[in-house]
Amino acid sequence: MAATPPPSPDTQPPTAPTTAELIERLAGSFGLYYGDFTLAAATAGLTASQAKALSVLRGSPAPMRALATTLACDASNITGIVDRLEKRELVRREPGATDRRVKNVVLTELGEQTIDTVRARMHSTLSGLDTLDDTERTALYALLGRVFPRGTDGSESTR
Amino acid sequence: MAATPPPSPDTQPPTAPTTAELIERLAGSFGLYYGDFTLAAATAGLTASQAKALSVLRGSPAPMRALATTLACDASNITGIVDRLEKRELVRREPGATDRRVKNVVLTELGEQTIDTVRARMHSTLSGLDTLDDTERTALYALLGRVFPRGTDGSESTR
DNA sequence: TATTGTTATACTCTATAACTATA
DNA sequence: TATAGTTATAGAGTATAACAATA
Repeated sequence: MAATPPPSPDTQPPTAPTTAELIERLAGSFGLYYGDFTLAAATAGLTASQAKALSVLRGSPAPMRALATTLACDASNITGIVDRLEKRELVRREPGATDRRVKNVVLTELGEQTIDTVRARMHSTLSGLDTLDDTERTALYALLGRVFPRGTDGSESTR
Repeated sequence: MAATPPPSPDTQPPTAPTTAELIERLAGSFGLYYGDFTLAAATAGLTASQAKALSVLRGSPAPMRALATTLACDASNITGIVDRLEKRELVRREPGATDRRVKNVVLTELGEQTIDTVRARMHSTLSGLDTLDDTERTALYALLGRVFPRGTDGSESTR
């Protein structure tokens, strides 16, 4: 596909899109993003959930509980997800410093390399972002913030 | 484009966001969207996949095969998904007109009502969209088209 | 031969409930 | 009592492989 000459092969309404049209486009975009992410993860032998977990941990280690909150799933699921990641040496369970009930999940070297690979692939897949100028970047960033006025980083997404 | 006073509680970089920051925001937004959609579907007693299938069929009936392509999953999965929807009277399997191997999946009245309920809920959840003016709507629509220059409606997203 | 839909199988994700060991 | 993590369980999604009916 070309860089992005004829701007877009998209169905661009002659007038401003309606809310319904915007929702449809959001749904389509999200479907594509999810497919891209799933594929990028699969390339590294990971499921989407596993890649998401590693991505969260890339920021900093976290207790099982916090991981469940961030991933917006029940705590019981984390056990299995971390089990599988640990079996592959991508993460380690470390004892909590003060509270002995807590187990901190930490990325291993391999885990860091692996998630970085996934991110790199996403970066190249979303190459369209590199064609945006500063004004467009700022606009997209702000508009998404308007439409999803929550953590955006996933923090409060847990519902 | 300062049409965005300080209403947003967002972390807005003083300069244009980098590609990495944009990807992070996209990931966060998509996570929120997915959570919203899953919740909206659950309210109607549906899983996200089931709701997505109904949403596709809301446009028009489709053969099992086409449904698999649109939902970007293996054909064998559709059997189970449609089985469960059919058991709840949300869809019907109708024999293909010409090719007797084909089975067209059609929404029932109840199926239409159900998916419309989910859509209505999404519409109210994404109320932020209603606060966008025409310029912003057009910009968001076009920018997403730039970043996800494919079907956007899911058509080519498959694979 | 190729395609449509199905079945069988296996794995992962998901939530619920009950359990343990801490606090 | 309350919390962190685990286990057991069940349902759903997913892919692979093999199959019957049809093209």
